[in-house]
This record gives sequence, C-alpha cells and structure tokens, in this order.
Amino acid sequence: MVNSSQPVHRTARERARAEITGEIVDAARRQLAIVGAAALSLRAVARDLGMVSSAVYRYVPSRDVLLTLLIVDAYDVLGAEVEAAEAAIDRADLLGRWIATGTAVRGWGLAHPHDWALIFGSPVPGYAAPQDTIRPATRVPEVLCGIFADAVTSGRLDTALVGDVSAAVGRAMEPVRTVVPRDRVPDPVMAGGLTAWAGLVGAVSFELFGHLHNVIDDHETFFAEELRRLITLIGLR
Amino acid sequence: MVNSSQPVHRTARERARAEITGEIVDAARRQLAIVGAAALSLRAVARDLGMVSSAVYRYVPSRDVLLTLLIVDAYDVLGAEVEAAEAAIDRADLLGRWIATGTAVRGWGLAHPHDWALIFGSPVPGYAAPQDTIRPATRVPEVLCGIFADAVTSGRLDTALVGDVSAAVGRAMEPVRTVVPRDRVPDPVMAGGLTAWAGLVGAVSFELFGHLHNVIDDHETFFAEELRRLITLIGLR
DNA sequence: AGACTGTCAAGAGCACTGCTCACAATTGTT
DNA sequence: AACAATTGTGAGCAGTGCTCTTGACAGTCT
Repeated sequence: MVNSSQPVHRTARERARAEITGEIVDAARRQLAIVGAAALSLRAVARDLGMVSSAVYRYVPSRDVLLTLLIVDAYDVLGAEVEAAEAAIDRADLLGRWIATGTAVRGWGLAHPHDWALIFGSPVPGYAAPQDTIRPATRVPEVLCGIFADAVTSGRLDTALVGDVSAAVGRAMEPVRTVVPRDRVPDPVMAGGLTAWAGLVGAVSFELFGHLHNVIDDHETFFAEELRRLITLIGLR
Repeated sequence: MVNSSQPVHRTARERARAEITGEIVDAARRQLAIVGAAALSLRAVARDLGMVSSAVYRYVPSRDVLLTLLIVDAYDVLGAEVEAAEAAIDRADLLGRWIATGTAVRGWGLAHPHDWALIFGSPVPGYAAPQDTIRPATRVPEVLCGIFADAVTSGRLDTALVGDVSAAVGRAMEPVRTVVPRDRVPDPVMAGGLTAWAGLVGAVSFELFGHLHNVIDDHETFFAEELRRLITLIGLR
C-alpha cells in the first residue's frame, strides 16, 4: 500500500470528474436528438444540467471535442447494435447476415437521424476528425468483412456476377490491406464490398435526408430488396 | 404610353432589385466555398458587399431562404454540367453515357465540396426544403432515366444479372411513376437504377466526407471501376 | 410645383452563441 | 484542522440572426 496510494487518490477525483463528464455527454446527446449537431449549444447543455456555462469548460475544453465525444458515442452504439444483430444469425446464412447487418444499420439511422447525420452527413466545417474516432468507426465495416470472408471460404460466391479488378484498383486498396489482408478478402470481393457498403449508406442517407420524397412510398419494402441487389456486387445472392 | 407606364417603372425597380439580389447570392456562394453552409453568415455577406447587414434583409428575407437560393443554384450548376457531359457521348454508347454522368457528378463534387455537402449532406436543422428546390434536383436523375430508357429499348440489358422485383416494390415506386412511366423504365430497371444512383452519391460522399481515409489510396481509379460495378445493377456492362 | 407614396440604407437593440478570465467556494488529502 | 488543488461563479468579449425605427430618396399623381 505504498506505491499504490497515488493511483487510488487519483481515481477518487477522477471518478467524480468522469461522472460529471458523462452527465454532460448525456445531456448533449439529448439535445442533439432534438436540435441537431449544428445547433448544439454548450450553454443549453449547461442549463439542462443546472450549471453555469463556463463550468462546463472545466470538463469539456471546447464544443468541438464535445462533438467528438458524441461521434465516438454514436459509432459505438451503432457498432454494438449491428454486431448484435449480425451475431444472432446462423453463420452459414451469409445472405441473412448481410441483410441483418444492413437492416440494423438502417434501423439505427431511422431511430437516431441526428446521430446518423453526425457521422455520415456533412462534416462540421473547421472540424477535423481526431484519431479517437477512427477505431469505433471501423466496427460495422469489420462486421461486413467477416461476412465477406466467410462468403469467400464458403465457395458460394458467383464469380461470374462480378467483373475482374484491375491491378491499379488492387493498388488503390493498399491502405485497407494493413487491416484486411488479401487472403482474407480478395480484391474483387473487397472492391464489390466497399461499393455495397457505400451503397448501403447512400441508400439510408437518401431516405433520411429526404431525397426519396416523391420517389419511393414504402421505404422499408424498397430497402429490403435494395440490400439484395447491393450484395450481388460481391457475387452473393 | 398611358397604361404601359406602370409596368415600365416596375421593371426599372425590379431590375435593380434583381441585380443586387444576384450580387448577394454571388457573395454568399463565395463565402460558402470558404466556410461552409453551417458557418454562412449573413453579416459577413453584407460586409463583403460593403453594405450594412440590415440592408441585406431588404432583398433576402432570411438566412434560410439565402440557403435555399444557394441550393437551387448548386443543383442547377450540377445539373447543367452533368447534362453537358452526358450529351457529348455517342447515344449508342450506353455504358459511356453512364460513366460520363457519374464522372461529371464526382467531378463537380470534388470541385465544390461545400455545395455537395449542401445538397447531399445532412440537411441543415430546422430547415425544410421548399418546393423551389425539387425541380432542379431532378435534372441529374432525369439524365439517368434517359440512359436507362435507352438501355431498355436497345435490348442490351442482361436480365439474368438483375433479379425480379416484387409487386410490393413495384407499388413502393408508385410516386416516381407520375414522372417516369413504367413503359419508359420498367420496374426492375428503375429499382436497380435507383440503387445505382444512391450508390453513386454514397461513393462520392464517402470520398468527400473522409470515410475512405486509410481505406483507398487512388480514389479516381477506384471510382472508375466502381461506376462499372454499380451499373450492373440494371443489367448493363 | 407640391403633396404623396413606396423603397431602401442605416443603426440601435434583443437574445443568443463560444469562449476567457479573475475571483470565490468547495473539497479531497495531508 | 490546514493546505492546495479543483471546481463553480459571473462578468465580459466578440460574434451571430433578426427586428424595428428613423431618415433619405425617387417616382407618381393631383
């Protein structure tokens, strides 16, 4: 109990600090759900908590890092929900796993449109996403890569459905290869999977941002088949 | 010169008014390109024009309608560029027309990222897109429907590539049928085309909003093949 | 020519924002 | 119980969108 005293004393203060910081983030989330990211006001958050605006700055150094906290939070909630939905499907049911993933993504977006806009919409100007956000942001793509990899090993991919990938595109995907090696998800599947992922996000964004007005009636029905179309891009159906 | 005097005098006023309004929109566009939509300040626009902030309100009733003017403007510029790019391709070259369209869309987005965010990114909160924006917003989709329709009549679509469309999805697309009838673009092509369009916008948004960081190196190369993948969704390749 | 009318720039003002700072109160630790 | 780090306070700065009154001006009508 000699050297360990310092950590203990630290956690005492730090615990209270973390708790209040958590309350601030919670209040900010509540406000975000109502007014949106652009109108998120630090003063309003302070009011909501019954504290003075300047006091909040003791815990959150700026409005931008508050936004960062909310972004990380949103990515994590989305990631957790998607992981749970996908894990509930029989491993052999590849199409089912993709559909569960896509449906969970859309469901989360519909339930939290402002959070969706926060992470998939326009980045707030003058705001550069810090390193903290990139790891939670990879959770959903990681789930997808799991499906893609299993689809490859299952041998059930219709390679006639997907065209070849040029060497140049193979080189263009070099960065992602530090995380997902070629022998796990080969180039054509990776390329098609990325397009399917972008298509999925694009489809949900279209719906949430109102671009389907006067175009599509029953979004749910349309989206269900849209998922089936998109996954043909990796040769699955 | 008795009754016509009034109209003449009116247009005199209206002309000056329209000119100054145009200058305001131009200044706003310049500011938009620098600071983005969320940070667009009516006062800064006024300063830029050497007029006092309150004077701007004589021409533009609120910041929101200024945004609307910019949105309409952006849609029109994008639409014009895409139409020109697509019109330059041989009518029989269906794949070429789609690629020209997609490339023009991406090119415009890269050249005007803030305008892209304005129309395809998160809608500004508390702002409902008025009727004025929906017509210019249809210019690019209209170009696409032209390609789709020609692809259908050419008989060069590989129907084996695209799955059938359920009756429910056919009904879900009812709203768009007031503009694009079924005999022009049949259900399966329309559904695939919508998914391709959403995928195109999603792909460009991914690139512009930084979601391809540490994923893709050479966006241009990757995008070129991405276009080819997306259009297989209507059975073209 | 003079009265009238509609238009417009100017500037003060309101309520709000993010953020800083000096000062006071609190509180965990010694 | 006393110390010192930590936290809360309120004033203040510079900025925002927007409203309203005031005064100047130009075109129209009698």
